[in-house]
Amino acid sequence: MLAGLIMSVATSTNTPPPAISRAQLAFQAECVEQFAGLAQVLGLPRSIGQIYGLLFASHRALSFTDIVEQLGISKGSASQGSKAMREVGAILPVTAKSERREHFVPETELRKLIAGLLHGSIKPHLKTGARRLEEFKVWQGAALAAERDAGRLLLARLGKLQKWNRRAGSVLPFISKFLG
Amino acid sequence: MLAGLIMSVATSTNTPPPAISRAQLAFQAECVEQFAGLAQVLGLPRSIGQIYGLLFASHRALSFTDIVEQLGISKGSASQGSKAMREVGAILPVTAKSERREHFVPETELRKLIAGLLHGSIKPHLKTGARRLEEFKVWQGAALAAERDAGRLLLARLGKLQKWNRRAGSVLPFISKFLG
DNA sequence: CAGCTAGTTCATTTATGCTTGAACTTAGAG
DNA sequence: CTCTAAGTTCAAGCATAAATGAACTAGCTG
Repeated sequence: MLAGLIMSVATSTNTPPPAISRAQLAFQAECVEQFAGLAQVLGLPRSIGQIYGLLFASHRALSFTDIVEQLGISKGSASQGSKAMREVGAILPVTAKSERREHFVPETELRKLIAGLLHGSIKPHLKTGARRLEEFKVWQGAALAAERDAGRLLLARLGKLQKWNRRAGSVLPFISKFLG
Repeated sequence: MLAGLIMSVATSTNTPPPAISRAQLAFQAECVEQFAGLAQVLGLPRSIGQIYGLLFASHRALSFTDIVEQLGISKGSASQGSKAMREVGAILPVTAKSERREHFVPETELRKLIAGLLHGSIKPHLKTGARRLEEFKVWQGAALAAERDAGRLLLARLGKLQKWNRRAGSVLPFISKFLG
């Protein structure tokens, strides 16, 4: 990984060598690795963590090509990874004045990062789940309610599930406020 | 999946047939499926979601054998899945008076569930990350500080990362309070 | 103690989904 | 208009990790 970083500096094509210090390279390597690991813990593609880590440890915005070269990953991974992160607002495109290529900077506000993640992956799942629970309640709710003890308990569980779903929406802004 | 549930009821061995109503079976199937999907979104083994879903949709505590039979999963999956959930407190063993086998009920307090998850998977990662960042700062911090603009920015980023790590600990009880 | 039953461990198989690479699209520059 | 560079899409390969099943351990029961 560190090798990849060093090589890429030497072999970068048309851009002038950015003359990155040893300490900066070390920081990049450290961030790339840590965010890659964190991504895996969260069940996200490792490459997404790498890209975010690289941007996080860079003092300037990086282009698509920079990312591919410095991480040594394929264009495909870089494209789909940066697309996913753009969609949830984890990285931000900045339109450089003189450059024509798009460049990216990381979103470094934690609350926005978390909000984006929840909104992008978990919320959709909860939403379809909530709909199905509602349908179930309509068709089977009466049958459950008619049964003694056992049915009652399960009906309560169903209610709890729906409460969780409802609250999930309100947890998000709440976390935001705390972390802001 | 539903087939599995029905079959298992028919073929269960020594326990008396529990006489579960159609509505209850439907609720089980629904919960098993939804929690399985949720588990996958969260990057957890699907079987863990299934087990939790089954327990969540059952009015009585279930034994290891019940789980294996009703879900139609292997003993291996059931063993490692229930072990993992016991460790983070997502399911609770109850010692039935007359039965000698251990039985399980689901933890249905959302805050405890979330707390357990964070404590079990994310916190350890953050902890080692924090340690490595501290080491990095000791060795390379001065070098970064010596550099103009770029170095300063990166130093600020490192500080931010450490702040995130510190706050991660305090987010947890905060969520707990809100959801409790 | 012998025979069962419950549950665990671990090597192997299987499957999910990430990564790659090539073909394709788009957009400047000459 | 053509040529080149930038970036996207997608099918196929590959790696990781989950599921399986068999061998094993522990603990009751008769």
